[in-house]
Amino acid sequence: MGRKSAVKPRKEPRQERSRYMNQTILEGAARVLVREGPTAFTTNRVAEVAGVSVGSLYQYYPNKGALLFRLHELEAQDTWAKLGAILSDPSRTPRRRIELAVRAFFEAEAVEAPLRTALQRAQVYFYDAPEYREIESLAVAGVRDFLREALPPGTRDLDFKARLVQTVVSSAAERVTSTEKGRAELGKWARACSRMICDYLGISGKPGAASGRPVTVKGSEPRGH
Amino acid sequence: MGRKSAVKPRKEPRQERSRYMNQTILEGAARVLVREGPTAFTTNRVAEVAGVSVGSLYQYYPNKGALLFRLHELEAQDTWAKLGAILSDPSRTPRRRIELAVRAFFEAEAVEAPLRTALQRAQVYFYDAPEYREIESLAVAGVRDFLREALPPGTRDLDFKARLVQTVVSSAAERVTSTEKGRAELGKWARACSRMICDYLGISGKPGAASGRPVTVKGSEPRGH
Amino acid sequence: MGRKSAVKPRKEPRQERSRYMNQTILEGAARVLVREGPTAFTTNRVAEVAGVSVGSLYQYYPNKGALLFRLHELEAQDTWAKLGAILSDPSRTPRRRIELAVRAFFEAEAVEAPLRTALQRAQVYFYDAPEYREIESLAVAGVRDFLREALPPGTRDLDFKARLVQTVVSSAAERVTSTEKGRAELGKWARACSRMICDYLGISGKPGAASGRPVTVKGSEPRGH
Amino acid sequence: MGRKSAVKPRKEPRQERSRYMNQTILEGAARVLVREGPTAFTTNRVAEVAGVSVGSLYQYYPNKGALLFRLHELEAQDTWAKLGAILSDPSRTPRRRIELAVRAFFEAEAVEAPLRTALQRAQVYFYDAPEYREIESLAVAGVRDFLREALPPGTRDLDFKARLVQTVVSSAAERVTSTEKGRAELGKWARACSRMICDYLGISGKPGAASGRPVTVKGSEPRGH
DNA sequence: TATGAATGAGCCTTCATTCAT
DNA sequence: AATGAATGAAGGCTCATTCAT
Repeated sequence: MGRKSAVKPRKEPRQERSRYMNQTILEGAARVLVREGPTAFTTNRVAEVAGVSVGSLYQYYPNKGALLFRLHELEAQDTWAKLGAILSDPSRTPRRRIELAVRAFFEAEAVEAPLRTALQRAQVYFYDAPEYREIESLAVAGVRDFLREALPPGTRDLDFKARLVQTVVSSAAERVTSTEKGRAELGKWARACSRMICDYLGISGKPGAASGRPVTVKGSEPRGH
Repeated sequence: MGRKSAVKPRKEPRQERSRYMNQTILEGAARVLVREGPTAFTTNRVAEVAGVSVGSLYQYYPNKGALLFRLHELEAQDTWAKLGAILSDPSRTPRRRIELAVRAFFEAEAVEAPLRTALQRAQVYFYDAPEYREIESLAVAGVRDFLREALPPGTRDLDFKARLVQTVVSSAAERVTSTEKGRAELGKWARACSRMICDYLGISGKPGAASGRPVTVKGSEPRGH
Repeated sequence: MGRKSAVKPRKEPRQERSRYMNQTILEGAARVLVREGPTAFTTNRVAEVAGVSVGSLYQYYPNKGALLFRLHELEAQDTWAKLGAILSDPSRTPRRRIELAVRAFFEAEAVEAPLRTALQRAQVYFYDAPEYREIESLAVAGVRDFLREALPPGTRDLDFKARLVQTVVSSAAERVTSTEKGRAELGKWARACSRMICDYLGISGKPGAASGRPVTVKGSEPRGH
Repeated sequence: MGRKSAVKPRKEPRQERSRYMNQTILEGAARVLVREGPTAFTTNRVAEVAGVSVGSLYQYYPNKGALLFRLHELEAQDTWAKLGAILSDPSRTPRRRIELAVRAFFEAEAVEAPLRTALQRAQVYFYDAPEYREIESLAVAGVRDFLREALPPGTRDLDFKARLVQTVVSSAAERVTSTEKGRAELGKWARACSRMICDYLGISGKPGAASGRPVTVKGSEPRGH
């Protein structure tokens, strides 16, 4: 790979036809990746499965990595959009929001598990694109926004905590879904994770602990950092 | 990928010369992987850097994937050996052991961060070898043994908990080290993680909580699973 | 060898450009085989001599063996087409037809002797493809059709005889042409062979001896040789 | 192959140990060739199967081709020795001798069919060694000696006839045994061949036709050549 | 714009042969 | 003489990418 590969799509597909073609390619790509694995993921094969010519594929993506990255990006965006909505929903207690968000995350991962797993294995092709890191940043930012609201004002290390949470949840989910299958098992993991996180953040589940101003149990507040 | 690639080394290096050659190859491999990245990791390049002929490389490893896997295996074994020692050291409180172990894990990862990261990206070549999963199992088993001793007898879901802990620590460490550099930062992560885990497991840090028979604070026992 | 090598061409060259490219490759292949021998017959060399890229070669033939086999197939088809025409020509006496056919066979072999010989030596690459045997079967079938007509109705063992004749002629021709050069010498062999075969089959040259009841034009009867 | 490969064994094994080692290698070679095919026939593999080191193999044979050739040579010598004995046995009628010899030839081929076939396919490695042709010459010489005795004195073209006979029988046998399996089938081929040859040579089967001075039926003497 | 044939650098792997022990 | 680890040239084949149509 190296530095040569810009990972950005070549054209923002605005035209009707373009959008359709782009969609077709993406679907072919996902199909190949999931059904035939990362090693079968060749641009020629993708084009073939998508029913499109290789040339067209290269009209939309400058290289193999860009296509792979786009797949990854879509997955991530999809997931974090859902989480963002949950996390910023003022009608629920922060703890509840975390529970739901974590659960949603695990489920999102699970639903697309094969694609995610394959994508993960195919990292080599887009890992060092700067855009790759960007996505994670956005996710962390979302979590931080939530924490700012959910934790007592003046809480230290918001940034660090956000990163920790994001890391723990996403990496755990990633690993679990690539192994476990059972729906029940998944719930178990989600519950354990959210409890772990809430405990760590000192976000209690007490009913009275209204959103926005959560009451933290005395002494349970993270001393750490 | 497919089934063709047996990942087992070709000769168990017992003879003096063999051991040496094997070592040389491994070092060359690590050097290439770290310095030139996964895409430059070709068997010919490895041989060249190791100062050995490709033929020799293939005398020791049946294919590229096997070599990569061996690198991974060594890293893992190394790490889990250290952890095992720490976790089963009866002279310390369980909580302390966890703190030390997590810390050690993060440091082990950090020390070899470039290698680990590169190895992670090169997964494609050995991900579906059965041996790959085996390593993780051993790690989980180690944690379980520890938990059996550290948690009150009769604790439920030992297995699940072991897996959770192993997953959280290793995946977090993996991610962090591939990003952060600072030693201080690392400590912060390690501390946060071990606290999270101890809280989750209900392993208090109270002085009176003697090793072997840890006293769990009433009510702090995990309700979840 | 093993089972991995399908020997079938990859694309039936129907398009104009395709036909041309295919032709080019075949010519390059024949040239290399004849001029540089079986051991120099590498796909890269063939491509180079053909003035084409290796990639293109593999677009038309799935592997080296397939290319070699195609060369063999073309030779065989060519030869047996000629023989078929001769053998089924009702305007001649069966004996005459045999004489002509055998002669034609020897000549066909001789004309392409270097290619045939080289091809024979390169057998390893396609010997166990089922298609290889098929060709021979077709040849035998042709001979059998002829015998059915030429021999008295009810003759036993038509099949066996056909095979014997096919074997004797083709293997003799194969051997001789890889050794002898002289045109005269060749005629001698052809004549001896056809006499041998006719005697064996009991196909006399006498006008009246109408097996099959072919009417031979007076004076056209082969006296000897 | 090319010119570099002398095909002669390196040492005439006179010493006791040498003979044994040589034998071992040869057996290993034959075993590999038959059981694993020409493509698995590598010097390393042969040595391994023979339970000998590659180095030793190269002590006895200068290269792979030489080993293969030796295998071929032994087969040929074995066969022609038998045939020589039969053909020069004065106690039988020439015709009978031919019948027996042809039969013996087919059987010799059949017994070792897998080896012969494999050897044939592995021709590439020794085909252009001058020694290869020599063997055939000896065989032809044997036949010629027989014909000199069996045919009326002064018969023309003894040489040509000998070559024809040798070619027809050996190439037919070669082909047949690589296809047919049945013992009965074999006899059929042998009989057909010997009849064909005797007819061609004008060697009748009449009892009175004593060995040494066989009486050929008038007019049956080959006119052609 | 779409197509897909053509390209060719380069990768993995093999295997005949050598040579230090 | 025997050994077998080491060698490295070379081969088959793939696949990302281009470009003429």
